[in-house]
Amino acid sequence: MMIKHEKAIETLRLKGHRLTPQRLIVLSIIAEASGGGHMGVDEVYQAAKKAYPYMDIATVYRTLHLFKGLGVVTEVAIGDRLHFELTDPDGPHHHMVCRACNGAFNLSPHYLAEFRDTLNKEFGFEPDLEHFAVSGICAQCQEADAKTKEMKG
Amino acid sequence: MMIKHEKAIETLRLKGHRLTPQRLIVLSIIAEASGGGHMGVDEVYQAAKKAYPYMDIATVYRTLHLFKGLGVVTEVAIGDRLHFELTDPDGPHHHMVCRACNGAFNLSPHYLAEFRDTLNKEFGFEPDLEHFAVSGICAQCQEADAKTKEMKG
DNA sequence: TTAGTAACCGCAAACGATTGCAATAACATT
DNA sequence: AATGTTATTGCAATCGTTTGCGGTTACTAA
Repeated sequence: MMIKHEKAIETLRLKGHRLTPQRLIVLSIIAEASGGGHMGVDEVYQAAKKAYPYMDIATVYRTLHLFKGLGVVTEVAIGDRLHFELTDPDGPHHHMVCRACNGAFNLSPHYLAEFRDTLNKEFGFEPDLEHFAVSGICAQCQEADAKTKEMKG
Repeated sequence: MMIKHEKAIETLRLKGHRLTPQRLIVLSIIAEASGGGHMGVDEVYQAAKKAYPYMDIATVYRTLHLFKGLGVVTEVAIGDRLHFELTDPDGPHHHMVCRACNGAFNLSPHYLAEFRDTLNKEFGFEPDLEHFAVSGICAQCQEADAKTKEMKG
């Protein structure tokens, strides 16, 4: 965690971006939460405000977008809200997000590679699948749902 | 077109929804545009206001969501904007949307079937792929982009 | 045809997210 | 350490979308 954090700061410096307290705070918040998964923007904002009361939500958005552009964090659209996490050094991965329990599961890019290939070959279309969340319903919630229906029926 | 239109009205009636002028107008606008593709919400709103000056954008949104719930129209998220089209009676299809030219291309569900199968078998996860748009860059824009880079280099 | 009921509408406020702008502060240079 | 440059910030306005509310209107039943 600390290590990733340092590396991200290095990336900022190398690309000529300024090391503002706001950026360092947002970064450390995301870093601390990562491993635990994604953080909603407002979660980040609330945490950041505790460390730095003048923090503005616009700054949080701008900072997260900057980090995203640098590859430091990964944006995941969950439902219609944006979530962010430290970019996984083991390479990109996708997410399956359950619309019932809102749980997020990692999905290796391998499962999308074939799909990308097909789109490329058939249509010459290059899809953006880097940071990609598939909405759906997970195994557990399907079971729970089935049980509920049993009771009713 | 006229036929779909009528069928949609029938659906409204059967499910106990009221046939308000606003709904009929929105429906006919979408119906006229369909075949040509999706319509942005504001496009629908502007067209509707011409026919019915009191039309409110909130009503357009509510109407489109109602239609979506009834399966009469299909929602397609293009970039971060919502688009709608009459539901294709030939079954659902997906879209490829070019982030450069904003063009939308239909994509048969066949291309996603395999992906769904894999997610099902490997994770027991049931993805929502009914109305699904893949963002990316189309063949034409890739060419144009390549040409631009040639000039610069 | 009229009256009653609830669905529906227009309006305005609110949501999450983005952007313009003037003030500020991080960094390079001295 | 003091200075100048300009990226970055906080604020407020704005965007697209959703929602609460009181008045209106489509439908039902007499």
